[in-house]
Amino acid sequence: MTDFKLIESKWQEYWGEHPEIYNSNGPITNNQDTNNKQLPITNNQTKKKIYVLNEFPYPSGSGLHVGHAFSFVGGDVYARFKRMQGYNVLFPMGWDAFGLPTENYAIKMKRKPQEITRENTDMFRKQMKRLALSYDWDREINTTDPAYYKWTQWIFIQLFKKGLVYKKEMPINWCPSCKIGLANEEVVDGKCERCGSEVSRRNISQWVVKITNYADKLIEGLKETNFIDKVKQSQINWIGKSEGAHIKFSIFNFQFLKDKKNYLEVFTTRPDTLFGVTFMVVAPEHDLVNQIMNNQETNSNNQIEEIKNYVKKARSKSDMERTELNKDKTGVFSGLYAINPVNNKQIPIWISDFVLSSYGTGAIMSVPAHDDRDKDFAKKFGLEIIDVYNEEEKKVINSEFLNGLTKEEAGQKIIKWLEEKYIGERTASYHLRDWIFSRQHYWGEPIPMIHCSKCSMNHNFQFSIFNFQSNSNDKDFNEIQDKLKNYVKKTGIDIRVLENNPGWYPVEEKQLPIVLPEVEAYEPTDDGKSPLSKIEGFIKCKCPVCDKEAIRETDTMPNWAGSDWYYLAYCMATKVNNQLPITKKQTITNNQDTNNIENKLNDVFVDIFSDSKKELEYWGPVDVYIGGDEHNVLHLLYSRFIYQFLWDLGVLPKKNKEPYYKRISHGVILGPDGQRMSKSKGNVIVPEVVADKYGVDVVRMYLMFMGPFDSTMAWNENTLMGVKRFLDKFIKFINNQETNFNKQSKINIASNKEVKLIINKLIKSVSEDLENFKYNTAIAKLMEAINSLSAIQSVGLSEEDIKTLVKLIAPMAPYTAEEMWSQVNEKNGPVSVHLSDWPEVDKKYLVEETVVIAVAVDGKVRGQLIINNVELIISNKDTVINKAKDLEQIKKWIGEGKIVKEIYVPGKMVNIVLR
RNA sequence: GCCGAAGUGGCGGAACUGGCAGACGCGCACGACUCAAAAUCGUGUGGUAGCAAUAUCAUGGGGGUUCGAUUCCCUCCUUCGGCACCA
Repeated sequence: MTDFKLIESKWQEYWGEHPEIYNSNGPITNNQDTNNKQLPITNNQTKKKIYVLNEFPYPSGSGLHVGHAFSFVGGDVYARFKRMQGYNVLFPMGWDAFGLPTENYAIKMKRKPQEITRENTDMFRKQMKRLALSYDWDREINTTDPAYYKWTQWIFIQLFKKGLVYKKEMPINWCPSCKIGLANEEVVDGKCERCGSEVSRRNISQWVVKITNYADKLIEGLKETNFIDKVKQSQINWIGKSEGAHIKFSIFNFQFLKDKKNYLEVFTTRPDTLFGVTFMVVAPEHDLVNQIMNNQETNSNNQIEEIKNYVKKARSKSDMERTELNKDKTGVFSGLYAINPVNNKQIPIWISDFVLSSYGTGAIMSVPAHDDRDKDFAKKFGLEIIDVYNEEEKKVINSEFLNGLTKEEAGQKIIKWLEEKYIGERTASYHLRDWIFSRQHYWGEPIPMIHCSKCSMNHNFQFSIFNFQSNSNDKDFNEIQDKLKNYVKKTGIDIRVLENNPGWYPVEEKQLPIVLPEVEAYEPTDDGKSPLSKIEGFIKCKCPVCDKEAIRETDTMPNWAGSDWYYLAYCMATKVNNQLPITKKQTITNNQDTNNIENKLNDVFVDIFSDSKKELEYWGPVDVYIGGDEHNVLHLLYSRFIYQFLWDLGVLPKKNKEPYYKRISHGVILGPDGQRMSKSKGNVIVPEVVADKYGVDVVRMYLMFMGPFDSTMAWNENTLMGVKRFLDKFIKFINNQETNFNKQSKINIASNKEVKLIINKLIKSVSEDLENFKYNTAIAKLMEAINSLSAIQSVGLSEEDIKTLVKLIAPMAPYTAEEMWSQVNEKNGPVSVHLSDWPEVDKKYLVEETVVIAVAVDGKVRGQLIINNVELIISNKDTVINKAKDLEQIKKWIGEGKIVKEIYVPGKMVNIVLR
């Protein structure tokens, strides 16, 4: 048997020396980058581009797993196929390297995350090269590289400047044992993912991104894409747009309120049921509740106490607790009454935690007759229920001027009525929440913000600037006012953005990146702050406005941040990576002497977005984006949002409004036991180990043969052996052909018609299958073809046909194909099979000489008609049918029956209908 | 509860816009090679009846459209994935 290890190392070395095999050149051809002169450099400007993207991995310490291998090989096969078809293919790879596992490992081993990341990425890269993944390594990027996250930070600043980021005190999931705030995805069943302790709630000041501003655009933009319905639908569901109305209800006894706000606004999707409102409910977090609790006059002391107790209890409940007990409604009467604008009825306002503060206005109008939750609540507390809709007749009832209308008509009419009176308006509400962007961890991009307590204290001064009042004699005030005015003028930041975040200013863009400093320990602090808060050298800085001492934000960004724009970074990778020479990158973390770094950075500072428009325009959008189902909602939505934002900012080419055109989700590979692979179950398959045993090509082909690319499949070594047998058979078959061909003094044999038919059918079907990511059937057809060709005891195959077979298998089995190519291709053609042209179908050989037509009587196949005259098949319906009727078997079935109908599907079948 | 995907031999799975269901692979059985085993090669392989030709039943259940349905429509069941007190 052939020694696959020898072959693999031989070609790995060769490919390493010939990056032109997989390099993708942008609109500007980089001839000087190519050190090999034998090979022709194609003119990429005339080539059509295609951008194939695999989600970049998190380089964990355990290396490349089968899931990675599966999805990456899937992308690689497509990229190789497209390259051979003559496309200029961009197929890049990089590292989404910020994240908790590395941080935890660093804590445990007392090592630097930077170092661990370098080791892990080196390991991943090596494993990927072995798997023959044809990435353009010149474009490799790493989200933890300061040169990279400089731009992640830059994007954050742009969001801030546009008012799309704000600082907000909000409850987060808190693990009392790890003493750390957890992201939602780190909470599993209400427990901390790491230590398993019960998660509680804690208020922490967080940066929040207003993704909700883009809710409509994110729905709208899907039209520009070719995602499968499943993905589009889950994005739409996640955004969760509901159309309805805001309605203001006057508060009857509002004079008891401290702030004397005299109305309560609700959101409803059923304004048509307004006459059925019998009570209102506000969330415990609603502003109105605070006002009631601060006011002794509203109720008796007992009532106030009751309200306070209820609210306190509700606010301390975690989300889990609140939703888990959803059957049993709780609540307390607020002491206030509202007035229904349609009939001036006085209705009680209740407080209950079944109303969410984060949705709509945090308050609802309750129509117990037509909403299950309202009904539960009304029954429990003995509240009135008024029917306003007749289900059978589908008509509105008991609603004065709406009576007799349908839901929809009534909705239209009442909204118009409300709008005319300025007490309501048509609006929409979304399930999508603003995006909490702060993490109290070390291993993430530092958020490039500065807080000045001096300016913060002078918040009111800022406010007076907005009002253009300057009536103070305070020296400090006047000074800061002038500085702020200058600052606003210089940066173009809207004063209102600064007002919403008192004392917070973005780092000057020139000073980016804010590099993660090295710390002694990576454990979070007792108060839940990032370990960065302990580094004095990092925190201390100057206020960009008043120049006094200020402090840096010590929170870092979430994992999503780096992956929001990486598909853009690949297009301009050389520019991104070149900003910091590698040597500087390595030393940069050793101290926080930012001035020094700044100077170096300024030398290489280029505005990459504007400087790279050509590249972005040439490569964008991603034509095929391959990733896991688990990212079909969040990652896809977040990165689409950032793309749309950058597009609105004008830094992206106008032509593409969406980052990704097509989304393919890859399947999941289960262990041999049909269970999800996990160390604890001991069912983990390591691709490298399997490759050591059978060779990389066997692993690649097996992975592609297991089943449809997007389905869940269990690992099965027996099936893998089948693939191995096929590959051996394939090699043997080609080698035999070659020997024939050599024996006959290299005379080019012509393949016979039968062979030509098989080969050309194969080209057609393999091309179609690869195009549609139907790798399992593509391989099946190769198997079938080799089986049929082996069965033909003919003279042999022509050189061209042998080459065709090798080319067809090349995307899937690159080593084997390259080895065979080197043997077959002694005389002419490209040095590498991967630089050869994908074979074309020769239609003249596709015509079958004999055609078998099924003959059915009454829809049941009773016989077969073999036709040799091809002309006959297409042109002559009657002749074919008559021949069919002449068949002995068919005559038998027709018998005395009367023929009612005769159907002929050209080349396929005849159906004779009796009765 | 809502949204989505999927149900085909012993198993993984094929079947283009409705046109011979089960391609390809695994497994199994028998045979060849072998002292023997493994590996390899060959033949067969949906169920039932039959020595056989052949017949008949079969794509989760039921119904419908059609000359003809794995494919289209309705309905029910099951499994998996996501969301979930969203007004």
